[in-house]
Amino acid sequence: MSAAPRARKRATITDVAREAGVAPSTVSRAFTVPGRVNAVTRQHVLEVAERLGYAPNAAARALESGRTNTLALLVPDITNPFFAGVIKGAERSAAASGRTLVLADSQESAAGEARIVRRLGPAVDGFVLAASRIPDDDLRRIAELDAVTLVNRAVRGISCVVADYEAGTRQIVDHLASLGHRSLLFLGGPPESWSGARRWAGLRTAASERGMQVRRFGPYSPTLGGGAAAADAAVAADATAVVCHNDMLAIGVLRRLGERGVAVPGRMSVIGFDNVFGSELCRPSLTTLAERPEDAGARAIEMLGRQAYGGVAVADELVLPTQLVVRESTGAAR
Amino acid sequence: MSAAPRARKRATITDVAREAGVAPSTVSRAFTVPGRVNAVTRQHVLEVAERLGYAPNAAARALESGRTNTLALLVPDITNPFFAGVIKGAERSAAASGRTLVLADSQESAAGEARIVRRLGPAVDGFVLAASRIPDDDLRRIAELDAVTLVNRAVRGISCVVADYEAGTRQIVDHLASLGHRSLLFLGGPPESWSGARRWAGLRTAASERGMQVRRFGPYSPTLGGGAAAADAAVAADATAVVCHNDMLAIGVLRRLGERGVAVPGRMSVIGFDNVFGSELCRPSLTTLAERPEDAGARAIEMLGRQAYGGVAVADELVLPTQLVVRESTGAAR
DNA sequence: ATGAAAGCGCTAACAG
DNA sequence: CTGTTAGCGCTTTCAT
Repeated sequence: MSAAPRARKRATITDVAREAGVAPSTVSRAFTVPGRVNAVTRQHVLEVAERLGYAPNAAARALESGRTNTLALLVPDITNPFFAGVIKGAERSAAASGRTLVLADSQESAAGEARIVRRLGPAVDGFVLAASRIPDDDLRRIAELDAVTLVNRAVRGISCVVADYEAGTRQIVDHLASLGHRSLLFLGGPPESWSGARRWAGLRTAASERGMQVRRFGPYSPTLGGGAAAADAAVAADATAVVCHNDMLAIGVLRRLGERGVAVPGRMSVIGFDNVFGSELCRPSLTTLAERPEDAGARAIEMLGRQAYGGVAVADELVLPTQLVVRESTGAAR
Repeated sequence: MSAAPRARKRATITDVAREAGVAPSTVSRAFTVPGRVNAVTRQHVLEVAERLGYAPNAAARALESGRTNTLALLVPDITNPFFAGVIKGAERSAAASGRTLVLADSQESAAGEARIVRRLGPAVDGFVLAASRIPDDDLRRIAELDAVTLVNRAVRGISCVVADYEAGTRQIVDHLASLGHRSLLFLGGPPESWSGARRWAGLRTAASERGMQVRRFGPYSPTLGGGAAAADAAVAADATAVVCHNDMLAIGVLRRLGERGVAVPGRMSVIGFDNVFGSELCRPSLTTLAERPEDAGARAIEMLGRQAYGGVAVADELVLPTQLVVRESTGAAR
């Protein structure tokens, strides 16, 4: 019936010290600098600590050192399987180095993202910002105060992990060209999306090198639901090959095309980006440019850790290879 | 060229106080108990704080109050789309109440889970344990020290959010019976899985009520990869209807069956649990029992918050409805 | 309404 | 090798 159900008091370093008959600092050292304490004493301290169920209080440690041993990961949308992969990689990497990972969803909003960064700033040692929507200048300001690593976004002076869209889009264009396509239509996603811009830029360049026509429609919502409008527009434009901003949109397009009786790839070829779970499940299965979300997440955390803990100040850029996965949704031009 | 790239020093409450010409305690009050400080003073303090980019240091606050305003979510596997939904719901709910969410992946290991709980204990105000693998007794011990809410696991004395497997499995059995099936084969997942046990128990009960035969094979890995062995066993047993531990396994089964030329649902009907993204994409699309992962995550965080902050000590159990989604993978018995 | 001072748990000098 | 002391940023009595 107690009105204050707060957890039972946890054992502190002082409790352990008293119980073990040593000074608190000795307990502290037993945990953090084993070399500077008598082996026997240390053993005894550890046993007492174990018996009392002692675990160091991270907040207190953080207050002293200014380090929380915690890293934050911000994604625009947790639901998107691509970011789920990034999260997994980041979590694994953080856990491997004994760091805690805080996760936040900015809900595709630059303002929300900035708010979260501000709020979490003092509580974490750095941020991995995936597909950040924050403008370049604001990002630089943030990077002055906190360690930051970007994923699929590049800003001069800030570390980042990006997919090799240049090579990837070239692969896409080559693939379509080899199938006899003379033009392609890009169905774009959110205008603020850096990766969307890179994808489009890459396609333009590669296409122009091959004398292929390109057009761009959109923006469409990068979700299953966005596919209907995109597909209708593509049909109206009589496109023979469409490249979609991402797989979710592409799968939505495929679905709409199916409903409308448009043969894929017979009448129209469809390509996506991301190779999410589901792209190999849909019918026809989707040709797509695979990235490495887990790698990206893991490497970003590593780079961030080096910045936050390792004393390395250089802003390096890591380019991750992409891979074209050809499935059923692409075929010879009509 | 500096070897210590540590972030620029952040403004503290003392900085704000000095700059605003008031005492630190006044600044503190301006933020936490607005009523007890002069409106003009408060306004001034807030302006100065804003100008200095001040944000309260969560660690310091936590040290004083014993509360970190942080909640932890543990899942067995981030990659599983079901848990991705739980994560999303939890994140949204935590953010809505101004709480920080820490995410950890226990990698399907009870020991790993326990280790994480121990490590994070002092740093968070409570745990949401999704599909926990930790034994009942250990769970109770943890719940004595920390606020805990379980998802898809029930232990007397601990709050939980569970799916209504009793009704759900009855729906499954009714559906199969209405199609003329006289028996069903359950392809089981991990033996430690509580939800797996509930699913199997529900199927048994419902089937016996309807005079339907049930068998159980397994355990199989609850992943796409686990599907091959499971499918082969089902074929060898000449089953007419199989119910799989979850959708990932079911989709794997579907794929294997497709490779082996076994008609679905002509020769064999297949049912899954979870209704993950992908279950409507595969061919044939999958009949499955839908849960509400996002709801579960969100409600679990709410219940946990009530425990950790609200002074409510009762261990309540929330049962979330399930819904049978009938698609192409089930049909009349041969 | 506001200031001064103590203390949360821990680590890091500094002594001894 | 180990104990003592101070202080991290903040909240919270207790005065004023």
